[in-house]
Formats: sequence, C-alpha cells, structure tokens
Amino acid sequence: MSVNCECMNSELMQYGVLPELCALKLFSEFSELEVKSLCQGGKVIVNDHRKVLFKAGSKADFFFVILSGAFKLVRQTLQGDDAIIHFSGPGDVLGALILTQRNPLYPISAISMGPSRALKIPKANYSCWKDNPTLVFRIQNLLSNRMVSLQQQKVLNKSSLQAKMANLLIELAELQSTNSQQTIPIPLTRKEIADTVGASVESIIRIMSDWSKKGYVVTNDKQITILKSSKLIEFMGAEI
Amino acid sequence: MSVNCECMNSELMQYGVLPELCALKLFSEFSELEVKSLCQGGKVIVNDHRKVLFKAGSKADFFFVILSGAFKLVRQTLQGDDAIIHFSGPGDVLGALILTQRNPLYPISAISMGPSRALKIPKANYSCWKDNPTLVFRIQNLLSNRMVSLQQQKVLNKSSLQAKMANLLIELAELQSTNSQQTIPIPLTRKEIADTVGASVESIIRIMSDWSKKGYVVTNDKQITILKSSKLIEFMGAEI
DNA sequence: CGCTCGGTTGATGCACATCAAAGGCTGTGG
DNA sequence: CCACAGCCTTTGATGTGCATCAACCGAGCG
Repeated sequence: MSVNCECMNSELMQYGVLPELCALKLFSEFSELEVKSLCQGGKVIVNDHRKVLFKAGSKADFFFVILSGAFKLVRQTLQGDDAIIHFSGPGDVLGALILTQRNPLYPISAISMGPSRALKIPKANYSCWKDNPTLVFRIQNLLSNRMVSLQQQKVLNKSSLQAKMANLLIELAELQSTNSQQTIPIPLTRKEIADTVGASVESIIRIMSDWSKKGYVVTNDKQITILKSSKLIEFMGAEI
Repeated sequence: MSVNCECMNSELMQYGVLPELCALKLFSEFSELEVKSLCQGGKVIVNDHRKVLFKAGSKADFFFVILSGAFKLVRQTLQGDDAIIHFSGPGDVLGALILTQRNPLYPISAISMGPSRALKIPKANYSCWKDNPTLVFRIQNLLSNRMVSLQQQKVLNKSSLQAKMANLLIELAELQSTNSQQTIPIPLTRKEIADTVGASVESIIRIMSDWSKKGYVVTNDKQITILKSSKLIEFMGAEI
C-alpha cells in the first residue's frame, strides 16, 4: 500500500506536476511539502478530446483537481440528449462535495473538452483536506461560484434564448483573467452551447450566425471571441 | 456586548427555542450546551406570510437557521418578475455559504411563506461553526441537496412544462418524512409555482386544473396533495 | 364600499422545436 | 488510395407549446 503511494508520489514529481499544482490559485500560499502531502497517491490522468473522466452513477472513490484544459459536467436527460451542468477549468475541484456522504456516487459525468489533464486523488485524502480551513474555504468558494452560476441561469429561465446565450458566453469569457481579449478559453461546439442553455442546435446556429454577421462575435474553429460584449449584455436585460 | 449576548441567550431559553433547535436534524447528537454556545447571541425572528427575512444585495452580517414554516429564496429578474431559486424548511441554514467571503452580500432574498420562524445568528459565530467537522459536514449536505435540485431542474430544461411541474411537486412532497400522505408541507400559490419552473401563471393553472379533473392532485386553500404520483412521474420521462 | 390578491378561461401570436436535406471535415479500415 | 461513417455546421419549411393579452369572479380586508 505504502509502496504504491510512494510510486504515485514519485510520479507526481516525475512529470513536474508538483510545481504546476502549487501554481494553482487553489494552492496559493501552500508550501510544496503541504501540497505534496495533500495530493499523496494522486495520479495524473491525461485525456484527449471527449473522454470520460468519471461517469454519473459510478462509485466515487476519487476526487479530482483539474490541471489543464477543461471538462464539461454532464447529465443525460430521459429523452436521451445531454444537459451540460457546468464547465470546469484548471484549479477546479471535482467530486469533492459528495465525499462527505457514506457511499457516494458521482451525480454527474465529467468529459474532457480538448486535451486536458486532471489529478486523480484517492477519497481517503479528503479527510486531511477537510481539516485544512484554507482549503475548505477555497473549495466552498468554487462551489459558491457554481451555485451562483446555476442561480443566474434560473433567473434567465424566462428570458429569450439570446439572453441565455449572451449570459453563457460572457460568463465563459470571464474565466480567463486577461481582460484585453474576450476569447472563450474552451473549445465549444454549437451543440454544447445548445446542451448548456437547453435549446436546439439549429436555434443556436441561427443566433450565432446572426451575431457573426452583425460583428458581435467571431468564431474560428471552436474558439469563440466576443467583439462587442456591450451588445450581448443588452440582450440579457432586453424586454424584447 | 457580553450583556447583550446574555440577554439574547436568555431569550433563547425564554421561548423554549433551545430544545426546538436540538430537535433539528442539523443538531442531532449535539448537547444542549454545545447548541447554546453555537447559537449564542442568536435572536428569534417571527414572520407572517410574505415578509422579507433578508434582501438580495444587502450586507450579510447574519446567517439563519429555520425553526418552523418555510421560506422561498428569490431573485428578481430584469423584467421585473420573480425567480424562485429554492424552498427552505425547518433545519435549513441560510446565508452560510457566502460567509467565507470578505464583505459578503446576500445573493438572494428570503421571504416567508405562511407564518415562519428563524434564528438570526451573528456572522461572528460562524467561525466556531466551521471548526466543528460534524456541522460543516451537515451544512455541506444541505448545500449538496440544493445543488442536486438545481441540477435536476437543468436536466428538465428541455422537457415539457408538465415535466417540470411534476418534478417540483414531487420534490416538495418528499420534504415531509411521513410518506403516507403526499401533501406538500408548504402553502403554494400558482404564481409561486410559475416563478419556480419559469412559466406563466396561466399555464400553471391550465395544467393544475387538468390534473385536478383527472384526479392526479387535489388543491385545497394552497395545500396541494398528490393523489397519483405515478402519473406525475410518467410526465417527467414522457417523450411527448 | 372599493381595494387588492388569487384563481380561471378563451383568443391570438410568436419564439422556439422539429423535420428534412446537404456540404465540409476527420478519422478509419478495406 | 478511396470509400465510408461520424461529427459539426448550415439553411429552409412547417408545426406547436406556451406566453401574452383581456376579461371576469370570489374572497378577504381596511
């Protein structure tokens, strides 16, 4: 057992993951030693585009810290199509909230979008995570953000599709700190936008091409850039 | 200051609130002494129907434990109508998640539904709440439930209005533990249902009266009882 | 008594979904 | 190497679920 851990640990070092972890906002002001002990036994998962990190309904024996790329959190609807609950980027912690339960199952699936990497950490480690007030605080903040985002979407429930799309694009563009360019740091298909706002692909396409024509946005091989965020913001409050 | 606390504390005793608190699942297996110290300085707020407990955007200097009745958590849309985010009952903790932030503002408003009582606890107490692993654990579970509910609603986003209504009614009916009668333990107007599922009052009324005619539900002065939950569940999965 | 609030019903219209068809692009295997 | 399948995108035609508007009723209430 401990041998196994050792091995995993050396793996952490090997790939130079430790400094990468320390660079995350999640672990800022933590010493390398602390991070190393918190992530003991963690294993780096490298995913291509569209690979499942974990699946809704399966046993939650691990939790995850995203290192690079992005993952979508998805649930299937009974009609067979997907509903995207959230997009997670580097520094996000996945599967932590439910670890306090007895026999936890993942409530959602996590699927990579483009090449992505995550650290897979045994559930057992969580006991020392939750004894660290700073860490608990930061994980709560991550959850709080997700909650706020879900609530905001509920508020826009009765609004037009354009309002929901504007909200989504702006929210995603804010993920990256460099405010100069409003480029969404996640490769995003129209279908994924549709699954997020709960609409059909065709409707998304119609609105996106309209916005492109008007010069509000530019899309370029799944990279979406917002040119006139003021116009998009208008949609979010528009009566009509 | 300490005098004030004393007074508040005696207030806790006076109204016999302490045993009431201890009876909550939140505090089960806690001693009266512990609960008393955790809720030190707390003040009981008694509300009629439709009174504001706290308002979105105001400074969050307190957090709350619901003693009796129910509260709806609401945000205004830019169009001027309400969006109900969640219904909270006895034992729920409100305003706790954001207390880890620097200068927290309530992200939502809480409004009583029918006569309700809540314990208003100074923010300062939260520091000793969050040092108690059991309490942190239980508050996380409450949050987890809210998260799951919001996610479920996202999954039903593309479904018919009937599916969303069925989901809501069943979820609310499950709030009360007595499984014999499927009565929703919260007085609920059609408008409130509409604001929760993001629909118009008229549409809710049409569906509710249809269901009443068919004998699926009975409503009786804002008390809704589900007679045939199997029929409602059918709607949640129905293709058409 | 007029007031507001909650419930109800019908007529009309629109913002979407749905269906259908087609073209580009990528990877895969014969 | 080409053929084929699968994914993503696009456009047009058609349909419909639900919002919106308008009007009315009953109950509670200052």
